[in-house]
Amino acid sequence: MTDQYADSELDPSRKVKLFHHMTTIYDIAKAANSSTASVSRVMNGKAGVKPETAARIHKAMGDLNFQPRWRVMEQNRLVVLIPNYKRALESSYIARILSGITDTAFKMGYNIQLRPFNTKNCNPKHLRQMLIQEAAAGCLIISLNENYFPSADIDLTSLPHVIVGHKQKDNGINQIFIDDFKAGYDATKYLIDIGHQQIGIVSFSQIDIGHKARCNGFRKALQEAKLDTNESIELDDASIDAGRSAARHLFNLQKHPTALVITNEDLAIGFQLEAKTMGITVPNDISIVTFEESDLPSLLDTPMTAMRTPSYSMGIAATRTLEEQIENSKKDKQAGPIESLSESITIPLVVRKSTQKLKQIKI
Amino acid sequence: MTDQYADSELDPSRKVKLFHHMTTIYDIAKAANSSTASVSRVMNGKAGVKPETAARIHKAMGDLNFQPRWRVMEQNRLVVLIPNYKRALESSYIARILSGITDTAFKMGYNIQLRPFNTKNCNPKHLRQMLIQEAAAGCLIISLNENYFPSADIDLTSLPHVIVGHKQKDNGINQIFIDDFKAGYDATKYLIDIGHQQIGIVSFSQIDIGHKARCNGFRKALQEAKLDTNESIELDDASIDAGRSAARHLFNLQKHPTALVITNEDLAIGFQLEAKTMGITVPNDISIVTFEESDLPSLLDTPMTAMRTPSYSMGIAATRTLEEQIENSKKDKQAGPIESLSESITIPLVVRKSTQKLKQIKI
DNA sequence: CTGAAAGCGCTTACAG
DNA sequence: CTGAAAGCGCTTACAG
Repeated sequence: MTDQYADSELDPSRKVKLFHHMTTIYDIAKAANSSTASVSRVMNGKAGVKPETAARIHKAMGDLNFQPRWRVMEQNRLVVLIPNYKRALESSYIARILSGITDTAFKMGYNIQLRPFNTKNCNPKHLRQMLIQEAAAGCLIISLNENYFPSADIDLTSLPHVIVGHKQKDNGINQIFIDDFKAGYDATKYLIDIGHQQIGIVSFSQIDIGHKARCNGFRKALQEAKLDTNESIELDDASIDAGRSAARHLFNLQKHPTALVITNEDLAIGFQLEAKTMGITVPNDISIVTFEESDLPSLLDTPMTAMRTPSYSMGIAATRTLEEQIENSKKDKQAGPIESLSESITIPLVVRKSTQKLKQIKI
Repeated sequence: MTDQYADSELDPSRKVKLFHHMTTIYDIAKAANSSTASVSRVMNGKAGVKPETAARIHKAMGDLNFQPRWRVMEQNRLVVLIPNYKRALESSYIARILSGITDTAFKMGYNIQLRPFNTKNCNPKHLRQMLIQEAAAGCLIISLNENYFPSADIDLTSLPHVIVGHKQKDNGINQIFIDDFKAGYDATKYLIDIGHQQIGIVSFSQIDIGHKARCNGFRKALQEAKLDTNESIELDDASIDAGRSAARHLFNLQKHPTALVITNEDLAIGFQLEAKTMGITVPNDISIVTFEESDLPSLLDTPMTAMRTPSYSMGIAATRTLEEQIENSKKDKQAGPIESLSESITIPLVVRKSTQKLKQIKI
């Protein structure tokens, strides 16, 4: 830098030029013995340039390390905000939603721009700025819990967006989310319907991935059936290992419930694996219902009964909804206030081998 | 459109204006009672605009549906080319590589741009055009087989790029890939070392994900030990269901090998599950070694012995290598020819419960 | 298919 | 913190 300034003292008029100089289409045109018009056409992949000319231009671009300073935006991007933790894309929940999003977006001609999600940026101002900076037509947010938009008076209706996954408060937000309360309720109701009366729950202490709402559904179902929670284990971790420790804890008690709701698949997998190691037979000794996002629960030695999240379809639905918003905002630029969309998804129960009717009926 | 033209007939001078008119920063400045300079500052998130002014500008942007026609590029993107098939991102192989890429790229301050991979675009000209169009500093290509760059005289050295996954021919390409031949060899060598002499293979008829190279490694190991392939099953599909059908086929034969190499995890999972259903005990009746990309093989009832692909680390390594290339190309713009990098990865064997020493020793 | 030249929308150095 | 104005690099209508 110092050198450049020193040089430029010799020729003050070149000061700015020297300091700022980077390759422009003018340089390319010169090097390729062509014009800026043709370089521009090649840059943008437009037809009507002789192959030889295009080749010379491409060569010059490579030789001079050309990168344009700006270009006309095409708005062919959708930004997807990814939960900001390590190895996030390996979670089946996120991978499947994202898979639904990319498959649909690619088919529609959009590209996908991934960005880490940042709680601080969850307001209309920052989101709009991000869309502008990324030249994006809209954004999709994969949510893990209900706290993505903490402010009560948020209103995103003027920005094309869809939040997909778990529910946010209903304040001017477009979202497609799992009805976790109902899922918890349905899972529990099923156990009650097949005769269980001593039902416990294994859950996670954090609000993420609907654990809390699932627990509330669980309690509601027991209440309606006038039953008490038999055993409730709450863990600080929602991993396979945590599930194993829950099993050790439960089966070292004097008595244990005849059925269990486990609020996510990793906990359930760990629990069932460890139960087996301890000589407990599922479903003979205990029935288990869980919530699943991958194929794993169905491939265990005892395939598990589970509430199944349709993550891939949710990704597709979210992308289609976003596309509608984008098209609408193109049509009537001065349209009146748009109603925000809030679509709740009821997820199905898949009955497999980890549950069975209660055998001992008291007379 | 017709209406606009009709209107414009009244005032020919406005023809172009009317047809092309979209909101510009000039309109925003007017609506927000400010100047284009301030609008530009707000757009780019620069400091030095009074909050109230910025708020007026943001409001105007929302009201007028503003999107800039272009902006100064920041080259803060990396393009990742994703294999172009449905639900690609759900495959553990791709998800984990991508997870390594995004975690590393985000940490470095890059964003990730996803694009479907297209065989036709696999030449320096199209790749360069794509980098320009996406305002990207470089690209990462997740490869499934060796045929991504069919042309023999390709030379990508002037473009920052890394191909990660399975090997391409070595012609001016930077790549990080699994040594599938050695992996097949090592898996087989292990079975031989623990006493097996009747060893079969279950594989896939396509070239993808290293099946062919793994088979070649398998044959080489048998050859060296002067053994013949006991049974070889080649399937047209590499799914869990195909694995199940392979098991039905094998165990309906009069005799079956004492050990088996299965060239991917889905085939192996299906095979082992079906074997169990048929009353075959692994590893007592047959030992199985497979190749794994997810946690699934380790969570089965009989956890499987497998060659483990370090996909996440490969994603990290590829991103770091790409970043080095980008930094180098920034430093010396007219540097001489760069040597292409070709890094082969030897993957480890994880011994679990699906293999055991051969019991019956012939005297 | 090409290039000279006008024009576009955005950025920025500068003065206040 | 602001705006008038010059300037930037790219695009495009037009003529050939």
